[in-house]
Amino acid sequence: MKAAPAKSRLGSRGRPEESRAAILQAAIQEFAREGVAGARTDAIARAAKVNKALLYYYFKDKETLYGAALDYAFSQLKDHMMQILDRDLPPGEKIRTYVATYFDFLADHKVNRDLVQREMMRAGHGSPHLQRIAKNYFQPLFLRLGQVIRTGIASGEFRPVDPLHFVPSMIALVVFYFTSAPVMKTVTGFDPLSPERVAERRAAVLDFISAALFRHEGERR
Amino acid sequence: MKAAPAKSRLGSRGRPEESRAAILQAAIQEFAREGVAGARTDAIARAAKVNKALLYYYFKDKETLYGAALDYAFSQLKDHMMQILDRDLPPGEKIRTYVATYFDFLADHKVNRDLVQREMMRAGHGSPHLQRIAKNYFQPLFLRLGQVIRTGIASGEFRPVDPLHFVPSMIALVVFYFTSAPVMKTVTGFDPLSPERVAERRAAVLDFISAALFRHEGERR
DNA sequence: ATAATCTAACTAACTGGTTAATTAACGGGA
DNA sequence: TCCCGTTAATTAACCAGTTAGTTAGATTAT
Repeated sequence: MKAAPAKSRLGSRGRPEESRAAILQAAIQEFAREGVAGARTDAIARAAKVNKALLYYYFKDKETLYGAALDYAFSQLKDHMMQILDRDLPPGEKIRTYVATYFDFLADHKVNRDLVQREMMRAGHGSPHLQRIAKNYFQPLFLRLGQVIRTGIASGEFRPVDPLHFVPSMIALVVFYFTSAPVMKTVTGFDPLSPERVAERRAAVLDFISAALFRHEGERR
Repeated sequence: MKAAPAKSRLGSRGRPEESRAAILQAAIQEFAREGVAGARTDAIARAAKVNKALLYYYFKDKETLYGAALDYAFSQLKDHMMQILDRDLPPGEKIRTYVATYFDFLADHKVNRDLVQREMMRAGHGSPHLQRIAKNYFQPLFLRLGQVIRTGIASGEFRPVDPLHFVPSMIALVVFYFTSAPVMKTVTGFDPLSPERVAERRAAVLDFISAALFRHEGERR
């Protein structure tokens, strides 16, 4: 039995949705590994098992294809994290769960984190996707996180930190470990990405953030 | 009066040391801005006001020139930070001074931080410079920082953190703010790199790290 | 037939790297 | 002091390979 043609209303050889998806996935891999400048359209076509001209049939040019790859990666991340923010949890638990979930997501999605990291660097030198990415994906998460923190401060659970700095700090602690893993491997000799080390790091990050966020006994309010 | 030929023992047109240095500086800028793959040797030559062939006279190829740029940037950073570690200060003060100095260095050296950040990303996909960079620049700093933290823990000044995770966490907090600045600018509307915001961040980082590092009253030892 | 999907082959521009020649300072011999 | 060979420093012009993007047509379900 062959795959049902679904409702693809078209008349031609292959399955167009599949071709498009294959190109997009191949592009994500290539862009994550090589960066925009280093990525080769031929390599993407080969990986997608498709003629190179088909990239330009579905996507205007390399930059547009890169933009589509970014949208895929960022929306995947945003959807995943929004789920946590929508839960009904007290501020402290919500922040801890958010951080833990974010950490696990990055640990499991190397390609995604590489792509995001690369785009962050490119943003500094005028990426044409910065505006869209920031507004559609980062801002919603950022605003929600800020609210959670303010609530926690108001209730006295948190120290009076500035969300504008605390949120990037949380993200920094989670993200940077993976970014620096190759260097750390050479420096320390251990593999920072082994399951044991990752679990260790997860705990360390949660400890670090908790120590900096929660109010301690005897501290002035 | 023309510039003294110094002791340049050579017989030719220009000043060779100057040409080499101009190439290296131009290369640093270009590599920081565009990455290795995106950097153009023609652009480097133009910026250095030198014929492109001269790049290959002084440096074997693009990759070697990139390696020289890395060595320049990393050793500058290392020398700067080692000064702090060599000071005679109690652990708590030393860590705070280290973080503050590191922060100020990155704030003042955009090119340096871009280059370092880019190489960290590349390290994950087999940079031929990773070994040298890690051993020569990161490892010495990392080991020294670890010692300081262990001393602080032993004296009871610090919480019993794991230096293997605490050091990367400190670095993360300092570095990530600059990496994420362009995105944050779009998200928040403010310019995170304005002097006021940078000063604010500096304080927030020190607060965050202090809260996570120092022992609090009534905490179990 | 028609229109959507797909491809082989091509091109124009670019890119890292090379070559052969040119220039200028130095040292030494007459 | 003047001439000249040597050698380091520098460049104009070039080349071969690569790259993003195009074109003209083929294939096939409806």
